[in-house]
Amino acid sequence: MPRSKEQFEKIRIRTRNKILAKSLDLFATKGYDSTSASAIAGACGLSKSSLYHHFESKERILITILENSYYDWKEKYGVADQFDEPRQELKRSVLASVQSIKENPKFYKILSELQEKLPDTEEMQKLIAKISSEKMADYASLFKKMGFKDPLDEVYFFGATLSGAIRAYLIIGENYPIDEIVNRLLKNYEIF
Amino acid sequence: MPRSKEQFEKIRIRTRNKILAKSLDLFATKGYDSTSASAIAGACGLSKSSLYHHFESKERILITILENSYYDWKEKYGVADQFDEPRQELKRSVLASVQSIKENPKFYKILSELQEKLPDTEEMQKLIAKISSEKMADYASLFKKMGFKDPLDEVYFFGATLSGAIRAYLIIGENYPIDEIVNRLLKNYEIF
Amino acid sequence: MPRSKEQFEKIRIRTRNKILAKSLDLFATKGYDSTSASAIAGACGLSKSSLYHHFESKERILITILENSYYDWKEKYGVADQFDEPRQELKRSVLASVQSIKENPKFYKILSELQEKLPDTEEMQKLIAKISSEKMADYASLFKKMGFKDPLDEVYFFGATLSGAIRAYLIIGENYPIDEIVNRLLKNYEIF
Amino acid sequence: MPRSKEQFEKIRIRTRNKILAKSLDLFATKGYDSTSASAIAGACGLSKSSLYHHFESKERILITILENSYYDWKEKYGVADQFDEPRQELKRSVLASVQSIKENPKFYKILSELQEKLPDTEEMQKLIAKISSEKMADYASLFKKMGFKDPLDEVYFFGATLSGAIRAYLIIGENYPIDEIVNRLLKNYEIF
DNA sequence: AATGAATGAGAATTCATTCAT
DNA sequence: TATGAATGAATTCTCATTCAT
Repeated sequence: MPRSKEQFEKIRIRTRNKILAKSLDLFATKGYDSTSASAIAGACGLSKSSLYHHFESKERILITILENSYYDWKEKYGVADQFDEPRQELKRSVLASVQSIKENPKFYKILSELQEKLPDTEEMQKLIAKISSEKMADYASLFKKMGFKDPLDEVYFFGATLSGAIRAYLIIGENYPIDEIVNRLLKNYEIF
Repeated sequence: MPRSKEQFEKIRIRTRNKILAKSLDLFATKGYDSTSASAIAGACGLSKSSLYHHFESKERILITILENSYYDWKEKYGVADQFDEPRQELKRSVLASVQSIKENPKFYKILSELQEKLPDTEEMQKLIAKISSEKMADYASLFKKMGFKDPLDEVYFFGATLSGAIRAYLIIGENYPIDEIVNRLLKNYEIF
Repeated sequence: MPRSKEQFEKIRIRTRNKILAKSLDLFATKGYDSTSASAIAGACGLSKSSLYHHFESKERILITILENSYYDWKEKYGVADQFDEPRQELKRSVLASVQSIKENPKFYKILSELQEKLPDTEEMQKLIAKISSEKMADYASLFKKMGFKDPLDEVYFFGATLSGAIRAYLIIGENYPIDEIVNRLLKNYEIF
Repeated sequence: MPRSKEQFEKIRIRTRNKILAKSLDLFATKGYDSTSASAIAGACGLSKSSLYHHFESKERILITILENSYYDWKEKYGVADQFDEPRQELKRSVLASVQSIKENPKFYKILSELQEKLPDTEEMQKLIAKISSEKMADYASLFKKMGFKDPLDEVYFFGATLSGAIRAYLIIGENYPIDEIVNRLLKNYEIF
């Protein structure tokens, strides 16, 4: 145990983060399946074997990205446990989601890709399902508090527009008027 | 046997169609990238080299599928050149789209996959862009005829909901209440 | 279907046989685990991918070698179903075994290696067990016919000497006096 | 703390012994080639680099195991320099060998594996040859003293049975009646 | 029209080992 | 003494594709 235990930790974390960041880039751009371990290593200036020194598998890199991003998101933008007015909380949560997507579109691109293909492992399947469903459940509880008789129906409609807008934004980019669309959606619920 | 030429042609077309059909299945289920030429050949009861006898590349199979499906769809369900009432034409076109998706979800799954990743070749890129944008242009002209000042804005909103619902249907399947959502969307435009 | 169906078959068989022969050499010399698919391909003047065109896996090559050799051996040297005198049949079978080992020591080297390590797959396990046990059962039935009260005990003793001699021959080679040892072993049972 | 030097030495030796013991286990169970340096380090609760701190290579670990076990064996069970009666000494030595195998089958499994494949280095080759031949020479001198005209022939026959029985014991395990076979072998030389 | 043979490039991953601290 | 970081070379095997017949 040399003096540099902390130094090691620093190096390790820096390399790990680099791998995660470059993988995020590559996965978002070329897709997870089409990104090779070689490409990730190359982008990080590492050898393939060094990559495997930090992550046991390509899938583990992906899972780590998903988990990190998910927990980040939840902490920053998730539906609060306590809130005064469901309409205002819905607004806050939706705007926060949009904000999150603008800040981290790559994560959502990856998520989008994964939702469409059948996952390689059960662990992935569960993780995707968890991330995908949680938001819907949150929205459903808000619509219930807003007094809708069929909150789930409402979530379906609301969710269709929201997710359609998000997907378009992810594909088209900055030129897509996501803010206007979201505002108009909220206006339909008399949220201004 | 002077008619053997025609028979050859028949066989040729039959084989081609088999390849296209099986590829559609496989691309939709496992994704384009994850479907190997071997798998397609196997599914068709052909050798790999026979496959390449009919199509110069895997990508050419994909492009053919996209083009065929697109022209089929346009013929059957596209916005008509001549119509009486834009509201009724919008309804007809939207319901036709939904119908088309229900009839051929595989094609839309593939399209969805392709929209999200950057295409391998320019030809693919253009084709995807064309298919993706054309419908929007059709809808825009309808909204214009319906008297909207900003028909493009309207298309964005309308399109967000519609495409969000379609995507959910493609992922979730029969249990997703796509008809209800579409009806509600039309109702918002006073289309019943 | 060109004229050359038979030619194809010829080429195919020749290549397969080359692969099997070279693999036999390499497995016997360096051991199965330590022989790489690359090495086999190289020895055959083939690319790695061509190797996999002929055999689905390295293990399949091994299994094919074992099965071929085993059936060859059984046909040529196995204990006959019909025989006059068990002592003479024992002699015939043992000398045939020795002959077989002299003719095909490589196969026995591989078998020897495999008997000592835990097999990778169940298929291998069963195959090894089958080849290993069959001869012992044959000998047991002969000793029974020779009037031994405890034929299995006799097989154990007889088999220890025989297999010890065989193993020494496989390791040491031509200089090992296997014939003398086998003759002496038979003499102990009054077989001349 | 002037005695820390000795303590270091103690730790060093303890770690070395742990490495040797765990390696013995792994080599015997999975084979030398199939045991990775990683696996050894893991089994010892050490890092891979610590492993290489104690042994310059995987092969050095193997060689050390072989040498240690060999010298242990020789000291405890080898043919004595001085003895009264060759028959009794043969009996003592053989029974001791069997005892040794029962006590340390792992070492003999490794030895058996190594005898069958061509060694990676000359050092290994010589070591294996030495261990393998020395016992034979010892037995030869005993048979000579017992008055056999061709003691080497006798060793060949005697050795075939003994080594055949040992190998069967190593493969089959406790259920193999090695004691009975050895007793019967000795009885053939009128040793009771 | 059809196909078996063949391949170079590349996939994910593991290996034994070195080095700086 | 111990170890985390790093790596080049190797592993088995798959890929899309070409070619001769």
